[in-house]
Amino acid sequence: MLDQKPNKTEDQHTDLLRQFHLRPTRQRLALADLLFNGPCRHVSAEQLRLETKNKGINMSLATIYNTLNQFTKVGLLHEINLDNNVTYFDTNTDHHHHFFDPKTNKLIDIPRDAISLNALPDAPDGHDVERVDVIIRLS
Amino acid sequence: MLDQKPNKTEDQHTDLLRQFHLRPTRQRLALADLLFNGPCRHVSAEQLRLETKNKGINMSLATIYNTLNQFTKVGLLHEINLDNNVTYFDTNTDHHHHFFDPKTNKLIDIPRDAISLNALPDAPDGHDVERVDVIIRLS
DNA sequence: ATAGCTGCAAATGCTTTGCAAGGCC
DNA sequence: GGCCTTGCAAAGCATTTGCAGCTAT
Repeated sequence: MLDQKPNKTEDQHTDLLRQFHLRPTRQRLALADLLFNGPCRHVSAEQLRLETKNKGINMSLATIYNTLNQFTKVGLLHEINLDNNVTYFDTNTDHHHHFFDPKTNKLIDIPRDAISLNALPDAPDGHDVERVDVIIRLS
Repeated sequence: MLDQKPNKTEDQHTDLLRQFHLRPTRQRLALADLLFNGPCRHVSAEQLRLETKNKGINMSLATIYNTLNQFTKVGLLHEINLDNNVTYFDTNTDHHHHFFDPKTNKLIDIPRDAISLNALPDAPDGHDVERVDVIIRLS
């Protein structure tokens, strides 16, 4: 009965951050709210700055970068780089693939098993395969 | 008998540039020489600046960028962006794939038919598939 | 209390642009 | 000669860093 929705998700994010040994500060909770509530997202730091600004949350761009990098380091986010030399952060950290529309710089997720990769070549010399990324560029 | 090697490749590059309506200036010929003589390469503007400098060729970094962008526009090069937000230029403009070693930022070509992509999902709404890039990240 | 965060501003690194001077046709 | 190209310096972005002040535990 005391389980009110607004507090519930906030509490969930508090727990989430604690799990990764990140203090649940106001700024981190605000970003977690924007990133991990709705469906999966692909966002840049600048986009998040606008979103926090529109919600009346005061947060410097440096803190947004620092926070996104921390989230990435602990595995809450995944980094993607495209043509325009802007870093995008993917809230879907599962192994999966992407459509990319160069006109809008938008990414669309493709589930991992929607693409079957056969006959992958062996990794060279002393290396192992860490991940395979497929990017289907649209026109 | 008059067909001396040094002049021959230079002439070839002169012709190449003319084909693409680019004037064969000293700087463009120097870059064409570095890029299109040996095996396929993946280079950044900064790498080429060092190489021209070491060869005693005087060339500003801005001109290197401008030239690489022109070469890319006409299809002599292909642009690749990786984690470090540095633009690399690939002298292999055929449809092919890459190993990527994040430690050294080095790329290794994979021939197109060394990877078989089955069951590619359809492109969304009004889009077509322009290209499929596979990046095998090494560790 | 203290270790960790944040904000600001400045610095950094890559890339592009404006403009005067030089080179190709 | 005229237009294209170059060089330099400055500007432009995205991102990181240093440090003083603030906050969570």
